[in-house]
Amino acid sequence: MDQDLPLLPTSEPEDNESAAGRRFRELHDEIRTRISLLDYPPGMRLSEGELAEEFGVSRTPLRRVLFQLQAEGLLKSVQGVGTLVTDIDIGALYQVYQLRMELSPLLARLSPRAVNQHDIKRFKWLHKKSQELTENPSARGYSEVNIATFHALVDFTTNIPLRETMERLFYQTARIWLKSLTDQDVKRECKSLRDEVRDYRDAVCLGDLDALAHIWRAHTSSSMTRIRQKPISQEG
Amino acid sequence: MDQDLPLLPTSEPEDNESAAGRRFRELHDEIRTRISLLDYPPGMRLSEGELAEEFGVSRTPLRRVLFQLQAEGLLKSVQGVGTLVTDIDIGALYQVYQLRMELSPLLARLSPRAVNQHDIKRFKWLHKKSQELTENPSARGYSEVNIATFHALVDFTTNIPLRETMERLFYQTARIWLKSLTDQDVKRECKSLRDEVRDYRDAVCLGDLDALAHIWRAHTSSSMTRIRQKPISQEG
DNA sequence: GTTTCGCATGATGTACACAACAATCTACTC
DNA sequence: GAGTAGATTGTTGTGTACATCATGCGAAAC
Repeated sequence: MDQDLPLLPTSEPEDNESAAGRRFRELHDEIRTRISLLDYPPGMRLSEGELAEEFGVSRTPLRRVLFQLQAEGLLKSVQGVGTLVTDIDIGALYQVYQLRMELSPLLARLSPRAVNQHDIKRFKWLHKKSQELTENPSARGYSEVNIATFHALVDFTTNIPLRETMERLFYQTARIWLKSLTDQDVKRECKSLRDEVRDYRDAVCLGDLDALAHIWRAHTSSSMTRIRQKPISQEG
Repeated sequence: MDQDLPLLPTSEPEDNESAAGRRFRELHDEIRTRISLLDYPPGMRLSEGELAEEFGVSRTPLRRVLFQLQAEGLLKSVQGVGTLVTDIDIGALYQVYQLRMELSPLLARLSPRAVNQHDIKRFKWLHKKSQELTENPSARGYSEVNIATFHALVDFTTNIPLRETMERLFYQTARIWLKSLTDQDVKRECKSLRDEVRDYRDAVCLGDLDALAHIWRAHTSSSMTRIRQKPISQEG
């Protein structure tokens, strides 16, 4: 059953996607994942040349990817210095979370689709993964399940602008969460994520999207409160 | 008084903006304006080489601008063909409008700032412009006042992600409105815009941001209804 | 006359060389 | 020994030549 579902979903391909377009999307998703999983932590300096060599392309197409990630707020290029993974200050983080909390309930109101058997399987699988995570906690595993759960949630709306907006905002905040947690914190957060996914699973099994959306909102609010109470280190 | 206020505001510069960053922003805003005012109507084919020559740069920095506009949904590059100004189908238009209607009320709820004398002057000026427009209606003049009014509205929230999201969605739909209107339609729409701006002005003068936001929502809803009733030509 | 193949043309996509710039190390001066 | 100017190194930004692709025209075959 594990092999049936991809852990980290990526952007959806267009219908008539060119070879260049597909390569762009794959590189974009790959680097975004590395940033989100803290393989590239905030403050890390990337080199266009090294990345281009690793992926077997020249700097030109790679730079397009880095520009996109810069527009999404994940990178910042400085001439003569390098391409830096961005940090985020507490004020901006708060603003993003506020907006995410307002968008969550729209999941059930803007062009929602019906819950089907595949969704139930998907959330049961996510719950299983989060359960395994509590038995073997890790920051990386937490991020993987967290990201996969997010994609499973936004998949319920067919409103494309809403999905794209939520995705953009999610990736701006997803990685900040982890960087200053102790092992004890990670263990606690993994249990919290397990309970959160369990709530989602129960709502999905009932087919109640409105409940699902508001549970999501509640957990988003809870995350924001916990982050605000914890000091954020401002350097990477 | 006319010279005090710029008609078409652009993106805000960063604090430490490099020369390349400023050039990128200026080119982006310029081309986006041309698309919004239908100087580049949907379906028009642009040439990177010609644009680069016009702006006095090489294709390389210009392509970065075009990629950004492509990510915003305003352009689409096809190898061997050219860079095409996108159209939008009625379904996508409806989805964007639905989301915009949900976001409007957030203007008064997410980090709003107080109304000051400058705002009142600004909206009185916009009302004057829209009044003049009814006496000499034009599709281009309508767009200019419409865009300027939008920027005056989103200026009331200090929540940056909200502003950026609203701006992105606005420019995806702003140009569609005009392309299939007769002279009679344009005349009617200019009067409608004048009444709309008058409502905004009155709310601003009262300092009532919540009323302003919901009036905005009502007018957005009205626009969507009128668009849905009118068939959209699907070719440029 | 019709169809089809091939070439010319012009577009975007890619690679690479160089310019502009910042940080660091080094050698020289005081 | 401390400080400063200059060289060096490595980075991103820009320009340009070429590759790749789609389109349209035209000539040749039927």
